[in-house]
Amino acid sequence: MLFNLRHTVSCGQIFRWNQAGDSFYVTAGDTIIRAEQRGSRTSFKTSGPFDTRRYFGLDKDLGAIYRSINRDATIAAAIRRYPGLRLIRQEPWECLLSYICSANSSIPQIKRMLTNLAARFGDELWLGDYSDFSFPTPEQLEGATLQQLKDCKVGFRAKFLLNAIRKHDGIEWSREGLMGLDGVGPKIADCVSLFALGVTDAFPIDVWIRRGMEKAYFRGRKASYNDISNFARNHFGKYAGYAQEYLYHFWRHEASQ
DNA sequence: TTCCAGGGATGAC
DNA sequence: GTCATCCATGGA
Repeated sequence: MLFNLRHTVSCGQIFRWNQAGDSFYVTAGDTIIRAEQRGSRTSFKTSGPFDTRRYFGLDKDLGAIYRSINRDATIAAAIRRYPGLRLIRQEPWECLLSYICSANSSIPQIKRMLTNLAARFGDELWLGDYSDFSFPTPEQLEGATLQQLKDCKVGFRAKFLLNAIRKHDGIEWSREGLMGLDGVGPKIADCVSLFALGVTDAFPIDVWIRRGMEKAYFRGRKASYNDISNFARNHFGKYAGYAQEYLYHFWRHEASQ
């Protein structure tokens, strides 16, 4: 099984995780997952019923995906650096709110926002001596006030979260539907499409991907979101979203390696 | 002090 | 359609 736990957990697609020695603790929805990998052996323990195979995307044929996206030297280098990185299948609600929080922020700060929201509105969870809080459901957030959300240090995103909470029953879970929500533009809609809705050719373009794509594929010229997006889907094909994750991880850590 | 971070809304052309 | 500015927050 081609699977690298560390690459998959740490590549930036999820925020609510911690490393303790050889163990990775991930909190997804109302479940804590403890995962350990030695060589090619991976073990999971969860705080409740949970489909780890589906969550970590282990049902996907990663070799076939590599053959599909491996179209040039740049993506080949990224795959070579992070073999076994898989796309995680997130729950749409948690994914949407997480990426609303991601707007114009940094990963450590997004982690803090989500930790604060979970501690304020979620339930306490335990796995062994490790504890965390569940990601709050729409029902748990229903009575939240703007000030309570702001107290979670989400900044200007508080009104966007409140709006999503208020109309959660009417959310249409498609790219266009999500973009109809206040605070959700093409990038966040693409993130939710890729990480939660199974749209494997969604290609979220953040600052790192934009810089890298313009340099590698647009001769250093500025390109619009749609230009990059269209190029990526044509160039990488139906699994362009996997290419995006490898390139994101690759370019974000390029300077420090 | 200023710039930046897994962006998006708004308003001016 | 493109572009500048603003938005909270905290690290560098």
